[in-house]
Amino acid sequence: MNCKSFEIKKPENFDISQIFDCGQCFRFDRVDENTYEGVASDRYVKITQKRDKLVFYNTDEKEFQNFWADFFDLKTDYSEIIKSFADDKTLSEAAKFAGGIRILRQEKWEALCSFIISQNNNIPRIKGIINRMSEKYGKEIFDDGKRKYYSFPDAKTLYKAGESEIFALRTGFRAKYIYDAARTVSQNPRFLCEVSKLDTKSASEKLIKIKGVGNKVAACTLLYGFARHDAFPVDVWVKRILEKYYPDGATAHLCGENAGIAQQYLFYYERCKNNVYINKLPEKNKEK
DNA sequence: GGGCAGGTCTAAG
DNA sequence: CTTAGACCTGCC
Repeated sequence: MNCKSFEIKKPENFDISQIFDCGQCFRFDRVDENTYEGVASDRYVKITQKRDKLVFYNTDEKEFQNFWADFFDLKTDYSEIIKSFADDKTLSEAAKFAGGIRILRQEKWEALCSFIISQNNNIPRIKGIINRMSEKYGKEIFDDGKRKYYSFPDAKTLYKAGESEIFALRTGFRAKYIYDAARTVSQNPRFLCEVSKLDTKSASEKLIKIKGVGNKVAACTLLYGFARHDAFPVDVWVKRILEKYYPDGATAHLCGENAGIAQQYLFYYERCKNNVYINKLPEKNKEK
């Protein structure tokens, strides 16, 4: 690999494994304990977290400032947000545990499409589908000598490919949903831009008009694709958390401007307690 | 082998 | 408005 790299002092509230093990992103893989690699937009990066610094490989200062700093949401002060949760005991404890999470600023279309794929599905298969989809319909953007990396395909390409081709990627019953989303977005190139101008509730209602998009997928799309930190995805885990820790109803934080961040803390906290990890190290490291 | 996976649609009360 | 079933597939 070429040796272009850039490093920064490790930001507060930044933990690479929490960021990629909280289920918000399907395009990064763990290559060792503190290193992840993957693709965002049309860029490949590999990141190693050390004790007090972060090293970004295959990028330089200019691209870091113009792209990755924003992708990792480095301009948001998460410690202020965590402080604001102080009056909620469960949430504060979760934040103590998961406070290294940052809400990635992913591409809008990619987030929409990915979370449609995620419904009633498991992480390894979601990643497999997205990989096949990108290899076939995305652009090759990087080759490290071992493997080629592809961008996420745009909506128009998938729409042109057609529903049966989307099904052929082994997307199952989601093929028609992905196709409807691709049709909606490519027939109106301003669709996602229009969504971004609406308040979160109206934006959600607009997204839900797409077949296969319900409350959960819409909220994930808005949280991860539109940086709507007030979007609050409710899945089976969050439902359980709400019943267990908030039997008398959610606190204001879970409806407020940072509800989505609160959700991520609670989600990660509860899943770790139940020993559910997303990005396991490759098998070979254990066997030999 | 069968249950289950960060849901949503559809059909029926 | 609420609630079962069904749904592709392939991991665990």
